[in-house]
Amino acid sequence: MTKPPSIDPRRTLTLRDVSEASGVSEMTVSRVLRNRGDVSLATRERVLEAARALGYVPNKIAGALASQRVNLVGVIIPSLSNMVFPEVLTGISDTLEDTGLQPVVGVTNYSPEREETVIYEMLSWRPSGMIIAGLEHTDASRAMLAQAGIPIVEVMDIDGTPVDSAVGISHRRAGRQMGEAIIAAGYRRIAFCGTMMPYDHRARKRLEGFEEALSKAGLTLADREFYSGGSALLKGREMTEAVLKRSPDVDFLYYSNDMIGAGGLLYCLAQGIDVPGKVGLAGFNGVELLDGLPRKLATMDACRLEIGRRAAEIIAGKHEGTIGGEVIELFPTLQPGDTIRG
Amino acid sequence: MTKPPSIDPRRTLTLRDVSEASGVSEMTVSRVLRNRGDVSLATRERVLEAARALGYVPNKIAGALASQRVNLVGVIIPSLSNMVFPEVLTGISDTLEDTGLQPVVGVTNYSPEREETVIYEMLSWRPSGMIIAGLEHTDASRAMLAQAGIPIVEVMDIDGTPVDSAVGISHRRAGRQMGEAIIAAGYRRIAFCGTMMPYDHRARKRLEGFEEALSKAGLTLADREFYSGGSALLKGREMTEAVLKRSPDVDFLYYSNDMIGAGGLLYCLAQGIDVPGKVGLAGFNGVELLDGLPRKLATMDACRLEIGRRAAEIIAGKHEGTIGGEVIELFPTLQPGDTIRG
DNA sequence: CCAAGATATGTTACCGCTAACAGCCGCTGT
DNA sequence: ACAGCGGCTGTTAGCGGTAACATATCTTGG
Repeated sequence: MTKPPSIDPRRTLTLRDVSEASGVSEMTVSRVLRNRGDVSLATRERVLEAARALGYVPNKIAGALASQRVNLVGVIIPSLSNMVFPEVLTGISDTLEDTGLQPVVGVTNYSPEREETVIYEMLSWRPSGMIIAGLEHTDASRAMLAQAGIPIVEVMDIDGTPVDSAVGISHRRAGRQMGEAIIAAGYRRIAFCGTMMPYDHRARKRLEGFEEALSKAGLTLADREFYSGGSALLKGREMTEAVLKRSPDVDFLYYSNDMIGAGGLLYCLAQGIDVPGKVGLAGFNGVELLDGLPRKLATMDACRLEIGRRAAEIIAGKHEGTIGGEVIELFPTLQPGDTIRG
Repeated sequence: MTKPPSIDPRRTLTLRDVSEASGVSEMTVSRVLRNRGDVSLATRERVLEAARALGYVPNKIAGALASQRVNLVGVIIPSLSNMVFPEVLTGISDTLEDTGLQPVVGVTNYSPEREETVIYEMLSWRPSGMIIAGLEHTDASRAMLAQAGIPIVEVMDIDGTPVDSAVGISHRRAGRQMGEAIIAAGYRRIAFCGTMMPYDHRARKRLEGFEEALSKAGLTLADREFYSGGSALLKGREMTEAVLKRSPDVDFLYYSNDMIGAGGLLYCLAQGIDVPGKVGLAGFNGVELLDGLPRKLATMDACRLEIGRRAAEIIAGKHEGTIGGEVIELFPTLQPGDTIRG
């Protein structure tokens, strides 16, 4: 690794190299490359030409340090395999596209400790803002976020107290609404199936709201089944089978998400169970996948794209009027599909 | 923005603040925080205490610039909604976990121009390495990667010439193998369904290999159907319906991925078509989703996790012996499932 | 024709941290 | 007693850019 800096042809290039190659100062090169300040057309072209010829790639590390500006937005989500989060990400990317800001993703695997680490790592890059899923974090996490001095947007959920801003839906209300719709449709022996329940706070809140609705109608959950890990579709099948075997009189299954709901639906169809006549089904999220199923599962759209967009707008400062600390509630719509009897 | 640096309580903290709070030099604080060099236990504790009390978060921008070391690995993939890529990512993250390296993801949406931009942006952060899906890039992209002076690993595919290293499978061979298996099973009127075909080079290569196998057996594709966008499951249904209506004598459908294959399978089952008796089906990837389907779709595992792992190992320098430029070929296994007649 | 502004470029001083080296202390062996 | 060494801490000089200001050079109007 002995490299005499003036000879090594593979040394990484700096502004100085471009500056020498084009016969202007480093500052002028910097200006050209950032389109900032006045530079004559002739110079600009000469510099660009030199930069291209050399294959110069600016060093953002140095640039960020000098300018005290980092065009990154940290985005922290629990998982990439849930479909839901990539969609929020899409909303974020789309909106950030024309702001010069770039999202950087961190994944926590639903672990609060892991989340704490990821937040710390992200903050150490001094991003311009942070978007983070959920309202539940360790005290240390909340403290770090609060101290960071940048806009923080907690997304997906608004049932709780955000550190700064929040964009999402009320999952408790969503659960309640679904519960009410199911009861109104005449179902009475209602069961719940969920995955990741200990850590998926939003699924937990939906269940809470759901049970509220039941209890207001004088009902309680007829059965429940939880599981974590594995293929969601398969788990949905298995949980459904388990519940229906154990409690044959169950007439409705509410799932914590569409994927396991789809598994349940496929199971019921394969068993020749009358859906929604004998058993009704509902999931949550409104994932695209459902469009391809033989029958449309009842679900509620979680406004994922919109959540991503709004969050990104807050970070990008498109709400200049406000001081921060705003809470934007979105309202999901119930899509009855073909699995709740009309 | 007039901030007298010594008064503003919300100014972001620096090493100096911790240094003053603990009564040692900045250098010593730096050493403590990085666990580098000898520091007495007493000092270490005092510093850590001060850092924690203040809520100090190191500035990696400055650290990276000073040390000329960036613990980031750029990972560039076409899409997050394909399932396949998140899994590669998982393999990468798992392996990188204990190396102090951190993956940073960029998404290209299958656009070569977008890819070029993403590569440029990533390189400007001077990462320690890059992992990038596919072997097909613009000339400018290849040049940038080659010049970067860091390990580059192109993943998923090995049918082509990598810039540096590559880890993947031969999609051409995979397609050929599947074709041979299908012919061996006695199918003769074989059709192909694909999405994203213009830009998914790997799907294209599989089709090429597939057609090779057919032509070696004196056959040609009986029909083909392409589509982009929308719900893959639904598209699978629709394409299958289109093909079977247009070419009722088709006895096998080869799909460019499992998701549309699953859609096709659900369609056939719903139509009461005898699978695999009248029509055989096969997809590609071996996605977890398939486990939950009523019947197991024939597929080939694309070794995604393993690809991620191996790529990360190369970047992490676990193959110290080599000079770089290694090509690791993995071999997918054909999983006949229940949709090819035995 | 010259002051005053506009335009184009250069100079200086950092940004917050770390590599490299320098210093200091106390202990060891002889 | 003292050279020699290892453990611990401090000092200095950047890393590669950019903000802010300084310095030409060119216009332009009165």
